Amino acid sequence: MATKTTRRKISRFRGIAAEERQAQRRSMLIDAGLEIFGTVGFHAATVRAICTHAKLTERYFYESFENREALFAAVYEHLVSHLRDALVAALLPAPRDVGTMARAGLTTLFGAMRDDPRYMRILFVDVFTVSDEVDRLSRRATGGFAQLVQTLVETMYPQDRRAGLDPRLVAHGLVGAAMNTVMYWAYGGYKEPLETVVHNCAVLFEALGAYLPQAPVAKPRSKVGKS
Amino acid sequence: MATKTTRRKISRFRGIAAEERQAQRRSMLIDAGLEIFGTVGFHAATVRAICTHAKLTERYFYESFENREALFAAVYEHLVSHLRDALVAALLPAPRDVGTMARAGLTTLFGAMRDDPRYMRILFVDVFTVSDEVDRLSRRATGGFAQLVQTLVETMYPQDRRAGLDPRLVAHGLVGAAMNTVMYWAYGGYKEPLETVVHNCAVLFEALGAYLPQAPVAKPRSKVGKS
DNA sequence: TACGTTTGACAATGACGCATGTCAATATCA
DNA sequence: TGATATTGACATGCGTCATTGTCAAACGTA
Repeated sequence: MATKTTRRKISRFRGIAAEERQAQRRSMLIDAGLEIFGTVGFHAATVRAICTHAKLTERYFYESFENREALFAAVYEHLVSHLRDALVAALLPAPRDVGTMARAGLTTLFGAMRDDPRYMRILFVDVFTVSDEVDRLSRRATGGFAQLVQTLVETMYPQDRRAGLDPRLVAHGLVGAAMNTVMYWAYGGYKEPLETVVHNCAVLFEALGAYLPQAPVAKPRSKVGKS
Repeated sequence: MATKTTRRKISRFRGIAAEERQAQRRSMLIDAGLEIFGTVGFHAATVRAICTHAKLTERYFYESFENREALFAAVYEHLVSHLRDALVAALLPAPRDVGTMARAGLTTLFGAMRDDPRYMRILFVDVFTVSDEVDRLSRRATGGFAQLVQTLVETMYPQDRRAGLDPRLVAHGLVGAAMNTVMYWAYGGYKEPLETVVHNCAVLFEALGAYLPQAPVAKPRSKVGKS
């Protein structure tokens, strides 16, 4: 019946191609997500508030994301890859020394957190409470960072010098130390200078580095009183 | 005009005094809160679900608590004081040695988490996303634990042996290490034996203990080498 | 200029949950 | 035994928000 309209495409709108406009909108939504999620948190963030901040209407939200959770996942991945890049860039040229590398990595991480506190809220707080899906995402991400630490440890201390330790556990412990240190720092309003915070955290890495080679080979379950 | 009824009190109902019945209901709600908050999390927990689990009706919920947030706070405080008691009980009789005390404390903490994983969700995950009010609560609590660690550090390593470290920062780092270690353990399904996890975390304490007395006295940004 | 596309503002729908209210059944006390 | 306190099951009001839909204005193309 109805004359099926030919639906001719418009090549460019305001001088920008369709794909690119869509990509821009998506990007604006991710920025807005960082802002809203990072300040009021995921659970208090409404789609409306995000769209308002992005200067877009709700319709465009659902053009790019299935729902609020999907946007959060995208924001999270965005931050993680950003941090990973910065971290790798800081570690690659560093001398192969525990203390130096620890300081380089921690300076990068802590600096990023201070420069943009919204990161913390998203990376270390809300991510665990969004959904199982996002939770898995975060496990993989922090596991990745722990893997980094673990690799360093394993490289610098070969098997026989590790005193029966499980590198994965130790690495996660160190990552946790960094996370909680920066959270304490943030809560206090970033009073202490960056170098101080880095130093106090790096000491844990250095101490472990100094301790391992000489650690008693006693196993945890030690039945052996190894003197 | 209605004859004002005299509202005589009933001393006991089913053999139990009014106050005690009310206290029991409150206690049942806290138990239910632990269960629901600890499994599905705060934001997915409904008042109805909590009441159903407590075998009480909503009316009694609001008899004991202003709202869901207030119940969460009560549950949180309950867990914290329980943990603190257990921790103190474990540390008091322990020999005054870093490694030994760390192991005693960590064994208590990690054991509690494994025995009741709901603790973790409430203590380390949801608590930061409930409200500013509850957030402050948690800061005080974790600050308390850090204070404990800090006191130990300060006791065992007097001023002149601390290599320009800030005990608060170091303590928070160690607490974070413990937290993330137990979270990694939990996520893996508590595969490793308790002793192994404790050992791998205690090493951080021991390493620091061994490192401090001989640490270079170089300050990070040393302003005053105050001796 | 005329027509279809793209966009922005906003309304409509429906689901959900908190908080309070109603009412009958049961227990206690005079 | 009758009156009132207490309880338990359920209903209601109210607000919020996700998601879809409507419509006119702005824009690009023929």
